[in-house]
Amino acid sequence: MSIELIIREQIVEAIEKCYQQKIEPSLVQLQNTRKEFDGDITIVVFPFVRISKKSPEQTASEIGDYLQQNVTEVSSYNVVKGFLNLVISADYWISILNSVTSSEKYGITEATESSKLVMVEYSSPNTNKPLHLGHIRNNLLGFSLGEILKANGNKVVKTNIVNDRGIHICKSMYAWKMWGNGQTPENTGIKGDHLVGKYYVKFDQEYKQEIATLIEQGETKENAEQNAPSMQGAREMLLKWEAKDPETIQLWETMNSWVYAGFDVTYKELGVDFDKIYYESETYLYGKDEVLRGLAEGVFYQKEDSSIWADLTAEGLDQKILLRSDGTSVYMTQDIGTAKERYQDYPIDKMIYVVGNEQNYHFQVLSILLDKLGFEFGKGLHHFSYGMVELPQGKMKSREGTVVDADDLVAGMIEVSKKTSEELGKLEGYTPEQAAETYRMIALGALKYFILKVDPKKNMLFNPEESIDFNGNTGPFIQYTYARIRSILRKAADRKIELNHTVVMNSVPGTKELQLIKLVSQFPVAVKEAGESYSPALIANYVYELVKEFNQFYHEAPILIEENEEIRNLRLVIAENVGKVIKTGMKLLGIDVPERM
RNA sequence: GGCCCCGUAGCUUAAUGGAUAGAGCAUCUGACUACGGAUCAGAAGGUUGCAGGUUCGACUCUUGCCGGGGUCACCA
Repeated sequence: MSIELIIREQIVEAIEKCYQQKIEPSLVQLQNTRKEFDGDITIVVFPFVRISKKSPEQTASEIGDYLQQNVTEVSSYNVVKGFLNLVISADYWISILNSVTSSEKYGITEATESSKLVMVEYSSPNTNKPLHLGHIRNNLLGFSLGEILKANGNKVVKTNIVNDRGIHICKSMYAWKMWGNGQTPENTGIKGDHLVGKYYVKFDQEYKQEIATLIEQGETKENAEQNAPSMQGAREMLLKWEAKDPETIQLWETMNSWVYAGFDVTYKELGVDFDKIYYESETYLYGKDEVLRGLAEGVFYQKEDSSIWADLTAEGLDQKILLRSDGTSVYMTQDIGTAKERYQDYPIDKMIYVVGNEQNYHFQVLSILLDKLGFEFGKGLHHFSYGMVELPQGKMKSREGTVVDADDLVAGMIEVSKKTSEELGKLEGYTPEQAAETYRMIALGALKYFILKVDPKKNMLFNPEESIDFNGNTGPFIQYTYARIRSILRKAADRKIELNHTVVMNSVPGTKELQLIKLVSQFPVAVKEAGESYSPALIANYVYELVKEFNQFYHEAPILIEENEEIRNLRLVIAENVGKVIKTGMKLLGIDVPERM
């Protein structure tokens, strides 16, 4: 049983003994004692004052007395205003350290047969352009969320729905057909997704030109937009695609295959993956039956032009179209169908959509509609909503080419990390491949940590002029600390210092040592809270705090040259466990840590 | 206009309703002939957008306002 649980129970008893009242254990507020005060665990006694009918100080003292006498782990206490600070015995912390050492997968709860199955949908790219920084945020959040949920004992299916059809796809197809001159990734050496993206931009440029020309010729803006030849061409292409015209399908498959090859490279670079991929071209017709069923059951209604709608005014929302007057599906229809499909494919207990906050309304409506259609999971689906990544000049727009390209960004950061690393020259003896792998690890560590440490709900500003930092509260700072710990442990082995992993102390450990053990002991709590609140940032903050504390300790206390063997052994075992937690924690963010850097 | 999200130091940000709002960057000062200076110690920097309310206690909950973003398509 954890010390927190014991104390909670004992406080309930203390209050019963001292004040003859039974209280709920949830009334007991435990927190970590702030650094500036003495003690390890703090109890807020204000809630008990009403029961004790005594001053906060006196109440705290009485409870403190009881705990000191009845809980062996509590070695002493002090009272500051309404706060009861408990000092936990060093013996207890040493026993915790030993249990961490012997725990194979510390902080991780493995899934079992009966574990809940969570499906996480993320990434969900369009196949008409390469991935940019906004997609990176999505991919990193989705992947990390999946890892965190796994670490909390869930079965996780990571899924990706690829938007591989529609007018936007036809735009790049049309542009390539018109102006592509037979360019391919092979004959140009351009990465497939970038090549296709080039034609998506080309389309927009030509389209705008045509509109301008038409307006000059006296057309209205609206007419010009409708009648521009390239737009008509793209629309025609979409019709042909839907009619399964062989030539169009052939072009579509070819260009999509270029994009997929490109995406695979980017996904691999980012270290994200999927268990199941859905393609919109296969699922886009799915929801129609459900909508028709809803109409038959009177959940939806039909207008005179035979379009089908949902009335959500009772929920405080608007009318929502579900089938167009020509009988074709809209986005919402597809999502209804896809949701049903997924629940048929997997025994899903929880569905999480990692999608930008611009779609908050969409998912609010989706949840209500599924519920209205009688799907039990409707109410329970969760939209993991995150903010946009903006540039100093505003929103990123692929069409206009004002984006921070994912591949370029990563490549640029690898350059920086390579340069820094070469200056420091710590990688002597590494093969070029090992060194390159380390540069990559650091660059991605910087990028991933930069994005994941921020509250997902917030919009974030990215200034390409100011490159992402490698010092301070950053991924490389954490990686550096890990490398440093590994270095110490290597040297210890070199010097034939044998670690005694079952620490026994005859003297009292220093406060920094105890502080580190305490922090290490809180890792499982951080993992649990991150899982409950779906928050990678919580893990990032925890690891940062641990690392900062370790670096302070490192500067204050000699480890290898410490003459007292007992203390040296303690410090080495702590270092080893801190390293273990850093590695596990960073893994939950999708960040690898190097042996050297 | 309705609804949703955000507003903390110059910048990026942290804080289950709890103690003196905690960090990093940038600025200034210091620390490598001890284990890795991508580090550490220190200085300076805050009316937590504004005004009320609830509470023993509010960055946190609540009401109103101000500022920023999103959304309210027979686009996805």
